[in-house]
Amino acid sequence: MLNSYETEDKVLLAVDCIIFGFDKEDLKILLIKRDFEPEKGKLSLIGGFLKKSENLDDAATRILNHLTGFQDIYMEQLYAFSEVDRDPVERTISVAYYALINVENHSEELNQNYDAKWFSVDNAPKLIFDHDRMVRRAISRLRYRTATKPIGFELLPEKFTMRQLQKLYEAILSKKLDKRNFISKINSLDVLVKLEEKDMLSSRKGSYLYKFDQEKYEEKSSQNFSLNL
Amino acid sequence: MLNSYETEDKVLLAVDCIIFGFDKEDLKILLIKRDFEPEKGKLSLIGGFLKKSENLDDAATRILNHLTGFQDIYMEQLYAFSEVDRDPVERTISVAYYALINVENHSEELNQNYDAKWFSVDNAPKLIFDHDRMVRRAISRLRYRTATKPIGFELLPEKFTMRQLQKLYEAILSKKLDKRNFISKINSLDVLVKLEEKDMLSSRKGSYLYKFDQEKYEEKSSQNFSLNL
DNA sequence: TTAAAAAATGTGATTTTAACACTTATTCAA
DNA sequence: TTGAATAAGTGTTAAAATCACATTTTTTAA
Repeated sequence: MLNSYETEDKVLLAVDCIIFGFDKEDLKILLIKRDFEPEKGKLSLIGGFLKKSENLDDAATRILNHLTGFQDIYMEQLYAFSEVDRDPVERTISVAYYALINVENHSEELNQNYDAKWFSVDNAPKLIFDHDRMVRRAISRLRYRTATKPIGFELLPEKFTMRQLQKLYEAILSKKLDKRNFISKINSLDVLVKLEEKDMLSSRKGSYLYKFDQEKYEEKSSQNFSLNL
Repeated sequence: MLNSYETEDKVLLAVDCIIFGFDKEDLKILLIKRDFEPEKGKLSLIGGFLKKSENLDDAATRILNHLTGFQDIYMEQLYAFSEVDRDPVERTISVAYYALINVENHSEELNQNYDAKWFSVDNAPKLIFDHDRMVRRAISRLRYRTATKPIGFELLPEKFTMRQLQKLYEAILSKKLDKRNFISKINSLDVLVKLEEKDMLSSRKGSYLYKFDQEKYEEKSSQNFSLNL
């Protein structure tokens, strides 16, 4: 180990955010059209640079808020991407974060100064630099997370139907799930509250709305439960 | 997003390595006595700084090799630690890596220029900075890895007994496992080859040695299997 | 009134997991 | 040479979890 810090290289540290949303049908990511060179006009994750006065979590929160207006968002550090030539302008290491938000609650507050749009994960366009790799890794982490945390809480509106929850999990896992088995597995987690209220939009019969029980959710969440769908 | 790189802060990017070893009984980590200020004389992970000309994986490999002499080692990026005051000297972000090596094969080649010693994970001493957090996170990742990759390959000598493999998993997971159930679960993975040869050191009767089948190991490894012990 | 659409609901077969104890092979010592 | 000691090796069974699967219900719009 070298014992002098002075002689060491310093680098730019970027933070890029994979922002997942769910619109009752598809899993989406929020992308912006890059408005400066290089790769101006191409699509990219939202990102920014770490300041000396903040840690990475704070930087990710700040960047997300600045470009979208979103606040109080679930974020998790994903991975540090560091290929030497990943950014053609300057040696930059990027620490990727992913965020989970619910599209409906946040679509009005989306900061229109930046040309951000939702894209379906399944047919997302090509992104700049190594951002595609970041997205792929984020999806894979998100799949893993479904088994350890009640992710739906972050991606769904406050009240939702069982079918919506199931569609969310199907979108994340890219596979069809059995309705009855899904319901019983979810119920066995014991984090949902069934409401009296029905959602009449989806069918003639209407379907019961559910919400997460905050307290139970947090309890389960900290215990790192295991959910196999 | 700002469109000029020049005005952004640059930082030192450290790489710290949690080096796991297994000596047939305990899970260990390799620590060094830090030979410069601050915290001189205290124990720390081995570490170094990223150079502009290399990516993080390469830096981790270089640092591991430089301080220990080890080569061809399994390493995996863990997490970026970035608290503003984590290093009192200079704003430094550290990307932690963990490595798996087998103590026997590598104990002679251990570079004696650096005062590196093995410590049992269970009663490890207090480390400098946030290195304890790093170790805790590494253990947790390692536990998760046992369910997705045949980790033993990296930590055990070429030939080993079933009991040694079981002890390794017990050490990683911090729990006793049932002998018979363990064997049948491991066998169902179909990555081991039973040899004619016996290890006569551990008992009067002697126990059969096994080795990993490299080809099957790699096949399984890429498929991300699931092993519940 | 009835046709249509999605919601709600339970069971049984199969697979996986978990708990459990005795016999075998060998060496060392009496 | 005999037997005491040591760890290795080996199957079964009960319980739990998982998976596959089809019919009835409720409502509205035609």
